[in-house]
Amino acid sequence: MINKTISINEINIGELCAIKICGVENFSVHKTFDCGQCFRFDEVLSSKHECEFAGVAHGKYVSFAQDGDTLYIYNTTLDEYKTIWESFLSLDTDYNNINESILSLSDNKNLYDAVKLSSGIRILRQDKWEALCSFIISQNNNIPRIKKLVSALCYACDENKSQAPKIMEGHIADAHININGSFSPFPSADEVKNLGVDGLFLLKTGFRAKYIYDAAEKVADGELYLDEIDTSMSLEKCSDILCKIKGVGPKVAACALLFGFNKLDAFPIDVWIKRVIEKYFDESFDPKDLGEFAGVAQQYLFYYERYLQSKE
DNA sequence: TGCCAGGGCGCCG
DNA sequence: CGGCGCCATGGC
Repeated sequence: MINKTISINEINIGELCAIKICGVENFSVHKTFDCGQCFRFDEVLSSKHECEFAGVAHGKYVSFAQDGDTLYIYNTTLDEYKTIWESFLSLDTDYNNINESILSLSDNKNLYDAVKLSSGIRILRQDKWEALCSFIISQNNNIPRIKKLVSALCYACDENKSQAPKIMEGHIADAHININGSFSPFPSADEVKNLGVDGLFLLKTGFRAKYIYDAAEKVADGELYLDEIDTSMSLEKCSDILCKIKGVGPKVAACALLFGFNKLDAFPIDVWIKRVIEKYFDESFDPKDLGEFAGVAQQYLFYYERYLQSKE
């Protein structure tokens, strides 16, 4: 349930459009786009706003800026907000309720601190194929390099297409602009398949090339139909389906499900979360104990641990 | 420079 | 089944 004091207005700037949303609660642009869940957004250095991140999602170039509890979205319209960005940002979801649910199920002090520090993160509802493909690329890799590889993949598939720029000056993250001065949408499974294993290897994806190809092939050929995976299915069932892809194991599947399929109980365990579990929880720790929003808790803990590390 | 990274596969006991 | 070496590459 959205706070009733929220208000949304369109702002016309030249031929492009932006919207302004006042009274946004429990939402931080910086934390949401800096917590490692998506790889196609970068901070825009701007004197206009306290914080701004721009990039590509759902086939569009967009910029999210924030001053206090006011959110600005550049390069969009009110209509597009209702059909795309409200759901992308999970602004239709009550995160106070989620936080209370997580904390009601555990009295762990570090989890409490993590919720306090990380609150404001929203689990993005990214495109299913993009999330799956991106997290295959992520394996045994670091976030800066994952972003480079994902960009390289987008550019490689976009070389022969003409994309209307439609990018608002002053709200652009250079890292996501291609050689034509425009942006490249995330490629379809079919386009990725067409690169071939060799083409993917040339992008420096290394041993992941054959994994990316297998996923692209299964999706492009209809052997794997991503839309058949929905939130009504059990986590185990969803995970089993994705794990049929070569190179997809429990962790990559959990990330794809959490960030691309809105499965908020998916709990990815990477090297950071392994350390978190060892340091803050006992032997009997089970993600299921954190309930239906365990994945949100996982993201809080991930952000929390990396934050503490960065302060050392 | 070496260690590490949002892991998973294949093989071995 | 559980453990372990290996896989490409480059960030720090």
